[in-house]
Amino acid sequence: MAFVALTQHDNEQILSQLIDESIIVDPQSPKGRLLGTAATLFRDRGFDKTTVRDLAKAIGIQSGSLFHHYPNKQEILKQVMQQAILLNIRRVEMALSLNHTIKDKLLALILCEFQALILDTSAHISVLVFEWRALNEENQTIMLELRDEYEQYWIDILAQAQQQGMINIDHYILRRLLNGAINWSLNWYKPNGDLSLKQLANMTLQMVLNNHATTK
Amino acid sequence: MAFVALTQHDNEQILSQLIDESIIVDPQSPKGRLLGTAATLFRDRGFDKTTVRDLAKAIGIQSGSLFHHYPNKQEILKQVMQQAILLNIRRVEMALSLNHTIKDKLLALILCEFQALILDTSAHISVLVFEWRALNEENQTIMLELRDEYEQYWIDILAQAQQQGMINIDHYILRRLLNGAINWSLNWYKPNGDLSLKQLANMTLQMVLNNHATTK
Amino acid sequence: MAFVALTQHDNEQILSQLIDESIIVDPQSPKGRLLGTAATLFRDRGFDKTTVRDLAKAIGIQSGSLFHHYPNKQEILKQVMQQAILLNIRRVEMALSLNHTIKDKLLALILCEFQALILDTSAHISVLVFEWRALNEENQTIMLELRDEYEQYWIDILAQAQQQGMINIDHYILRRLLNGAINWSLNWYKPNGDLSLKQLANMTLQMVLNNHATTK
Amino acid sequence: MAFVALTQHDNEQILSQLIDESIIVDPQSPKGRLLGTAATLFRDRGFDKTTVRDLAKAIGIQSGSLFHHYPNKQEILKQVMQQAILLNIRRVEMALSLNHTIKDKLLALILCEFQALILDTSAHISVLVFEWRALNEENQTIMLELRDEYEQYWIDILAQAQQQGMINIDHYILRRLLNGAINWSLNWYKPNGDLSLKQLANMTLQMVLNNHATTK
DNA sequence: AATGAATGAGCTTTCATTCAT
DNA sequence: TATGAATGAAAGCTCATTCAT
Repeated sequence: MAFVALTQHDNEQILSQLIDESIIVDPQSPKGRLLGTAATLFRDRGFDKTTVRDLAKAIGIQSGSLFHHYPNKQEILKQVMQQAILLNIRRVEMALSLNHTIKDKLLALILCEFQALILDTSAHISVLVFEWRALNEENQTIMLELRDEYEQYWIDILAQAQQQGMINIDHYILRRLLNGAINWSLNWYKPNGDLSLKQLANMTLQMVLNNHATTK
Repeated sequence: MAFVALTQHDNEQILSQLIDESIIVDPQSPKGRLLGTAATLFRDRGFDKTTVRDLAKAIGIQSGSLFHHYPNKQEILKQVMQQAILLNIRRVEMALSLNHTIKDKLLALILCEFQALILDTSAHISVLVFEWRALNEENQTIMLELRDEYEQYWIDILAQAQQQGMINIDHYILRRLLNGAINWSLNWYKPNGDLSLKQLANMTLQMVLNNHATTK
Repeated sequence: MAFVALTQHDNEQILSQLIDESIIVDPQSPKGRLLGTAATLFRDRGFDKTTVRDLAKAIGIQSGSLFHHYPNKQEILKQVMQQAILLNIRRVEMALSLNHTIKDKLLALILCEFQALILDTSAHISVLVFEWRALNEENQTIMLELRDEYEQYWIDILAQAQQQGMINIDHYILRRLLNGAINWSLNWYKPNGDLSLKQLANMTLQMVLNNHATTK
Repeated sequence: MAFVALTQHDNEQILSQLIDESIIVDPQSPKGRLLGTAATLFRDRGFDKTTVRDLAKAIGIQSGSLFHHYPNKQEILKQVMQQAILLNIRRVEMALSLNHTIKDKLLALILCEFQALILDTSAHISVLVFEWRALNEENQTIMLELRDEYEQYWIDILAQAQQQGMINIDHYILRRLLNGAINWSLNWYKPNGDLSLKQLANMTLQMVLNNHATTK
């Protein structure tokens, strides 16, 4: 039984379902477009260096109008991050359900994480990863709870992988190392280059797997 | 033949030699202390959120006086980063010279990189890693040249490791993944916890090694 | 012949008559409620610190809808003040007609002024007294004319009191002093405390009367 | 023994002594001039309607420079008020010490209060009286303590006047009425008109005195 | 009449940098 | 070198008012 990745269609379905449940805002709606634009600017210039005037201009409104949608700049940052996590939690859940061996599930997690960073939620997730310090304490706490929910999926799978002898170092440490390795791709991976995300995910998996155990 | 790590004495010798060669400024000198303080603040609060007044206050001078030492804030950032790279290049050179097998050399590189992030140059290196975007374009170019010099040591060793079958994925990609994995430790590693840097470096090495090859 | 104060019934009659004459708006009508709410907010927070959004919210409409009732915020302020003066002129007229000695008429004026500040028109009158500077010049002129009409009643009575030797200082000055003394009660008088407004009015009268003349 | 008012020379001596004691800032110093200008603007336009740009312009500096002297606009308001109270407490102390009968002491208090409102501290005191609500809660508490200190002088003298039968209404209430009567002079008194402050103070005293008792 | 998104000028405050002393 | 007052552009945010629906 081969590894199954999320299709474009899967992703669209997850998205529209979350919009229906009012868990995330429709990226096509004014608010959604605002968040998307904000995410892009925050990723490209950083949160602090993106002024509300920059953001308003990019959206095509006046700076004062921003504050009809969100009470302050910080709230926009929070929403960008929250949307990113909520969407990716769902994606991970679905990706895990589509695969059945631990190895495939692990690959699914790795690929999902790369995709989140590089594909459509790229901007949002980049902001989550690299603008964490721009969040105020209160929002960090809120966001940490959501991240824990997401991390639990990783920890579960890695724990099982360790039990089966597929990985040979502490799975908590391994998660940290992998998290860094994957996040860092933001700094170098070129989406339109020779290397596909699937290949990259496979290489990453190969890096961590205990070869002896897996070549069986 | 066992793996040899740099001793505290080695590090001191490297430092005083670089000071003698006027390549880096003495951390005990006024300018050096300024850079050290700046590095700490930049790491802890971010470059943008550190005001020159904060910096001046931490040093114990008036904000106007800063500009007798460095023409502007950006230059301070550049110097912090430059010092970090120059020192670490030397450390890597020495660490490599002390070890002779590829595996040990690789471990040396990994350990050096962790140490740079966590130990005495922690602040400087953290700034280099996480405040890259605060550098203006001109300085990014300058700094990239220095980083390339440093990266070359990694590429050389990884290439050999690949030739010897110790690693089984493309060594350029592997370097990216490792770089991310190691840098990310800034976000979670606790220096005074149960896990020593040596252990962490060993685990990281173990993660990437092709087990079959290494269990021989 | 004893002093006669306005009864609750008198006040209601005056009010309904003024509404009939279309001189003031019914406090129960939408416009009247708007003015009452505005008066309260302006008194409690000040005109400048009361936003049209605050006002709209307190009324239960959207901020944009306010401008269907009044063309701008300034006009609302003007109306609040105007209503206050118009109503109180009528009250003073009636209170004076109910009393026949100069001393009683003076007491009636004092009591009316305290009541205006403390009882049902409290908010409107407070605004008139303490938000005067928020009125634009044009409206100040209009309002001054109305105030002069009101002041004339005071001046007439005080002039007669002076002629009769009941007061022994210039009656123009005395009006100023009394006006200040009474208005200031807004800053300290507690309606539900031990001191009734009638008592306070009597004490105020006692303060200004030439005792020799009145103890006869 | 006749009533003695503070001379110009007395006032200057009090001022320079307070400056020496670092209790108030020299009105000639940059900070003092800033406060004086602020007081004037706050009085004339109100605190909220005076922008920091207005203030800076009136002083002849850039708006940003204001914040070298005081951390925010609110602090400027607080200082204006504090200076006013501290100076006037001293003046009252001296004026009381120069007079010996209760009647003269009472006249001294009245005159001092008028002078504070009308003469050199006019702007500061006006702000204290009419911009009270612009103070934040914390500063109101601080200022209330100082005002209580000042009020105590009034209460002491009025209590004695009541004991001696010079006034015939409760002295706490009388203080409130007088405070209002005097403060209100800000709204009408013209310093260069026919009426001198001494005359006004005397008239005010006459208004409150029990004539029978005092004509003896 | 009512809505509520949008406007845009204006607000207080921040901050790297300058410069006379 | 060091000081610290001053600069002035730019930041985040507010708010009375407008207007298409």
